[in-house]
Amino acid sequence: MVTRATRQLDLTFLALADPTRRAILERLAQGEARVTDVAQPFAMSLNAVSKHIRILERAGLVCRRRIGREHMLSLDLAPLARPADWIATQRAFWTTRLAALDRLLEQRNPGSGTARHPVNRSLQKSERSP
Amino acid sequence: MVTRATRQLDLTFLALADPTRRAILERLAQGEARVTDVAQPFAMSLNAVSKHIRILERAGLVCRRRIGREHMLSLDLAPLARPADWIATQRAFWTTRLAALDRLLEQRNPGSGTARHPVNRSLQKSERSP
DNA sequence: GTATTATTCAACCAAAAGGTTGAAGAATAA
DNA sequence: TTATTCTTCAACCTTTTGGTTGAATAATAC
Repeated sequence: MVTRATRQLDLTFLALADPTRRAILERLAQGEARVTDVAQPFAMSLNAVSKHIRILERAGLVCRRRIGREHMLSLDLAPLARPADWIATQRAFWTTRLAALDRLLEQRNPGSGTARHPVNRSLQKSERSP
Repeated sequence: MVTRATRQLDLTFLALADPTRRAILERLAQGEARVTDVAQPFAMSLNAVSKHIRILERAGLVCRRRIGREHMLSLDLAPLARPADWIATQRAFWTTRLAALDRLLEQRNPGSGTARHPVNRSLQKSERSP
């Protein structure tokens, strides 16, 4: 069963899995730009950037409007809602479960901080803002 | 400049860009499981699932603990913090900018709701970069 | 008109993803 | 010991990524 929603998640996550494409999105957050403008900062051919843009369009994150020979690109970050939801849901489930595990460990081994699940410790450690 | 943080974002987004791997994460949210258990629901070979697991491990989302011949897999969703942050930041910038644009349009064209954000790209032309 | 600019299309390449099968390793069961 | 179980390793295959170059297309500038 390969639903459309699933496919959309695939395409969006995949579109975000490349630094050039993320940089393009960040650039377009400042306003519309032509393909040439978007490609200018990158040390690669215009064609390569053009392909990245197509992948972003496929995910619905970038829209194109032709004005004469120029193609104006603009951002549509609405498709990010679903990946954001998926991540938030997973993290919510996970942290809930870890909290339950901690309660269980505390019950069996009261007052000792050392019995904390290692994964829980890693959570507390790496969820600080960089 | 290919920083470690950037590479980590790449690997995490890529790990999430496949329905099988997302299903594996959802399965592991219910608790530890062996490779065979994780592979059981999927209509593909055990080897294929094993490869998916390696990609999840590469992103740091899955940890492995060997007990004899069994490999117990567990979840670590801490690495999801950065992708979540990236998405949230982008969306925040974007919606802020759309709101500012709406204020501008309202100023120029008071009382008219017809030019609101998803459709107002034609008016963003004036914001072209040099 | 011709030349220049903006962009894609087409072909090619190397590397990675996503899958298969068959064998090997290592721990358990008989 | 021998057989079975759990898992990876090693090839191999096909498709997709991510990049290149060279041409084609289309609009603007001269």
